[in-house]
Amino acid sequence: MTPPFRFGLCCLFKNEPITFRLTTAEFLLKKQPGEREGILAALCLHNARSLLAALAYCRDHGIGCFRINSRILPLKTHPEAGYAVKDLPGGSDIIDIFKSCGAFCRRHDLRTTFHPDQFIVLSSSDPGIVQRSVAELVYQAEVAGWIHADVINLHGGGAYGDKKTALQRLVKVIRSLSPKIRSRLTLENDDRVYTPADLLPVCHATGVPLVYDVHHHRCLPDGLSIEQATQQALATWSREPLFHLSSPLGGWSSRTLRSHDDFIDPADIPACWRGLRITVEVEAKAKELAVKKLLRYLSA
DNA sequence: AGCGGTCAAGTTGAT
DNA sequence: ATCAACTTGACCGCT
Repeated sequence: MTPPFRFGLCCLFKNEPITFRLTTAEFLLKKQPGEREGILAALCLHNARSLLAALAYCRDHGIGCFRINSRILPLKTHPEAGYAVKDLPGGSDIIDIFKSCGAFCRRHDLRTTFHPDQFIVLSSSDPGIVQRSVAELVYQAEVAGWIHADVINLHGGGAYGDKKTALQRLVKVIRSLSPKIRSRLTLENDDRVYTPADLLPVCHATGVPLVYDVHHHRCLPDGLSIEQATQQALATWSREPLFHLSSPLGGWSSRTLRSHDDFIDPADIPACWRGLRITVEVEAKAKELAVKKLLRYLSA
């Protein structure tokens, strides 16, 4: 019997009453400045407690990894509404809860990751976009430090009609990042611009590992087989490798290949992954139900 | 209480 | 030209 993968649950729960709260900049900025901090503190406190609950759920259900929503600290880097957690009322208590999340992960061998969203683009030729992206990475790396998350996973960003030049800019920006960010940074192949073959040279030039998303690779192939991409991705990791898995909504004959289904079709697990000691983040809309179903399937 | 329009940010490709 | 999709629905304001 092969040990199961460490599966990762992404950001949210389908049925479990564990929620992460947000607000909108429009709403917050309509409030008096003195009132905003209280609103933000309540949201951050709620989210810190929810993270601890999410980690406890993962431990209790054999889920070894949890991906953290980029908006765990809502509007953290917003140009007008942004803030430092320590300046919020009860801010040090909020930070303490995040640190207890980190201790909980150490104690129970849980892994946490971040996946900054689509606005974070390090390959842009617009310095403002890169600067705002780095500011977001600074924020996520701060939380990652509290909770001992070892991954901040990014896509390559835009191509702007010239992948080679865009990737040169990407390498340059990665080399300029602080160790706190760069030591956690990973790159993931996407399903419309950058393939594993595009990103592997960047990984080799910067020491940043490749998060191999086999679904994206199937949507946007590059001449590498799944076996080759798997092997070359594995070789970029000096800690436990992280891969992504999902199934297309309506199956591989559907027209919406890029959309994710509620569950994972076990046939979509590459045969060459069997027996690997890896983390597999499960990108499926049924969230914890999908991970539990996979665990049941693989242990049967 | 329920529901619909909206939400900070970038880029691509379908329509 | 507009707009959905992307790692993810949840919030807010109205009835």
